[in-house]
Amino acid sequence: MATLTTQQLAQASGVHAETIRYYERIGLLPAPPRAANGYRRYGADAVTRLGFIRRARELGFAIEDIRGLLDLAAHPDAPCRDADALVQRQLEAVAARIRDLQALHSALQTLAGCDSDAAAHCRLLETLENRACPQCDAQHAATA
Amino acid sequence: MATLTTQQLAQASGVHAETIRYYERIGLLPAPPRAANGYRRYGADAVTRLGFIRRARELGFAIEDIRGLLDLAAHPDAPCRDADALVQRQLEAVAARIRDLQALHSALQTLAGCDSDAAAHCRLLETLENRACPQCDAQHAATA
DNA sequence: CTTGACTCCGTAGTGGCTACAGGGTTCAGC
DNA sequence: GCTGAACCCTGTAGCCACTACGGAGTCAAG
Repeated sequence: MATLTTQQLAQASGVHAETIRYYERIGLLPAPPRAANGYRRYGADAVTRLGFIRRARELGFAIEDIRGLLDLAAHPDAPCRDADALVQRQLEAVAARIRDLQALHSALQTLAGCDSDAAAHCRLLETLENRACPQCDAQHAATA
Repeated sequence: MATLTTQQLAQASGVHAETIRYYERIGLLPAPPRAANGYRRYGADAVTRLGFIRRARELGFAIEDIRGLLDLAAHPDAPCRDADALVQRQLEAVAARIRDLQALHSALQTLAGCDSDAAAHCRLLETLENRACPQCDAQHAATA
């Protein structure tokens, strides 16, 4: 039967070889048997499991969450309530992060496009220094 | 003249005391004079500088960026081109992050609200296992 | 005199990798 | 048989921006 080296598994799964070893170290991927020379020899199940992990990471799940999901996936008869709860929590976390970043984006937009000659009248620096500067505001309004 | 302890500076600036010591260690905040007992004694300028740093962090700027911004703020006659370039880069980075998260959010939404009795028919696990499962899809469509 | 809240310093931990350093193995070509 | 490239191994340190801890000194109130 065909076995894969770490590098081949990396190519087949889309996960870097060093990351594969890292996953083994933290117990996310079981240690495979070794060849006589000490090289790891992976079977097809490793490709499957690593693909699972990669997709879960792409969905933003934490390593610890993924441990739970792998457990769940190993018990096809268990209710998927836990998995769904994880999805809900993840959705809420992502939504919150998006809201934060959108607020950040608006704040940055009010500071962008400043081409003042002097840093003293720069909108960004005004803001960071918490300065009220009517002269600067007027100038910005005029040039806008 | 009034001086502040680390804790008092923390309260005045909204930055944790341990973070203040961290900023001193990495050279972002200058080391203040010490009292006879070895305690740090901050003046009002530290409140200003730390406020600047805090606001810049809230805008998502990296520590290294903030070093540059502090330099810039110390030279009021320098053109603010560099600051504006930093804002533009930051805006683009935030926008990209938002786009990524929105894609993630959509992906998660198609997986949410699964209340299957068996993990084998859970939409999340199907996706993670990269399984095509017409039976599951039909069931989900029917219960949706 | 004790209690509890502060201060100090240095180090280690967080998450999820990534990048070495310093060695061994394999294989193709000469 | 030799060389060199490309792989493999282990273990450790680095990334970011903190945060938490251990162990010790200091200080004001009761």
